[in-house]
Amino acid sequence: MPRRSREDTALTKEQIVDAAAELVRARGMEGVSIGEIMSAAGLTHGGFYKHFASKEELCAAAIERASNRTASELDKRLAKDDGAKTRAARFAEGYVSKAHRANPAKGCVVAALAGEAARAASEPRAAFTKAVRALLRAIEGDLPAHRSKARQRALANAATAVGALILSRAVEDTALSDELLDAAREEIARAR
Amino acid sequence: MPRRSREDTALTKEQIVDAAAELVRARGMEGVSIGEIMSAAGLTHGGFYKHFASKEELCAAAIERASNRTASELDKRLAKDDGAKTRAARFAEGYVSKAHRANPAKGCVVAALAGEAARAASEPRAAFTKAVRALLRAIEGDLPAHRSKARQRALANAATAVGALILSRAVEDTALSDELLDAAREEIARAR
DNA sequence: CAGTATAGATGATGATCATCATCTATATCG
DNA sequence: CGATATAGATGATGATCATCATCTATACTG
Repeated sequence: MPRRSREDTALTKEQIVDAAAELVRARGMEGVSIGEIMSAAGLTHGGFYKHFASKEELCAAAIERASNRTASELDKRLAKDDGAKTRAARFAEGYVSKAHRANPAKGCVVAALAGEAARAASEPRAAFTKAVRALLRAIEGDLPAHRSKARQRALANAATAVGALILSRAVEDTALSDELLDAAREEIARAR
Repeated sequence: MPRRSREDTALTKEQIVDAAAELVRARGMEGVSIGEIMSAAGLTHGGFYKHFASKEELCAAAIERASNRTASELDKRLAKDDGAKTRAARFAEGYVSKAHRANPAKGCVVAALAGEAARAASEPRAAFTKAVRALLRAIEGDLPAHRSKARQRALANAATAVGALILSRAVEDTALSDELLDAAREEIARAR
């Protein structure tokens, strides 16, 4: 069935990016094939290059999409200040959690792709870098001045949260995995 | 040149594991081929299965080797207490550093493979888990009781250090990368 | 020393992929 | 409405790999 309408074409592209955003988080950029992504979007592999110039371009788009989703969810959740806890503590509660650990496909791209990003092509790497900046912004709320105390906290908290989540997923022992999550969550909550 | 002596055979196997330990940290388990590893060890691909049953088995051995190397280096460096700084602060100084960031091939396997380990086969995953335990032991010195305050600190510090190192390698902006390292290093040093 | 087992070389094999070439039915344009 | 451009399907193509099969020269074994 060839030749979709203009808006259908745009919609198709969105679906490809959405499928990629999930699959890439779940299994890594190198771990998914274009064929799988196209299948997940309900298409065959053939039309791929009508939408993207390369796999890297798709990966970059997928990272950006995932980052935007996570950022807006975080903003929404962290906006309502319940007074008792710091913003960082509220962040950690959701981010450094068993639910997040169990669901990389819908979770933070930064945690999902941090390992691969270092060796990735320029396009996805640039998208990843933007995603890190977005995560920092979400953690600290309004962007604090470079080198400020608040920025340092945001940076350290990001490292702790991302590190704990990645390790908790990697380790094949649930008790240790839980310990990592708990220790990191408390560490972030305790921070001044 | 076939049939080496018994000890030459053992030596060859060591060399394969050494080559793998470096290449796997530099480019990931999926990122290196058996052919490349064998070449790096000065051999051709053919003899591989005379030494290992599968690529996963080699990867597990490589992770164990890398972990042992790092653990003994850390133990040596952290043994000499200079009084002024905490053990954690001394750990962070070496681990959360530009030098470590620049040299994954000779650095900590846990940071190098954390992303991939979550999706890895059972053998390398088990080896990775042991490597995490070894890192925790190196950070805290003598293994603190489960759930103790000291253990929580070791866990949180490990997450912060590993997270910062991974992110600093992934990000394509040197200033941000440096900031991450600095903030994490100071955070660990400051901890009580 | 003769016979046998084997480390490592060369060279398949079969998968999996990213990317490209073609084809075709339908939107869009004139 | 007729002509044309194009989204998406099917089906190469050429790489890269992990793993296996074979061969051979040499270390062990007796």
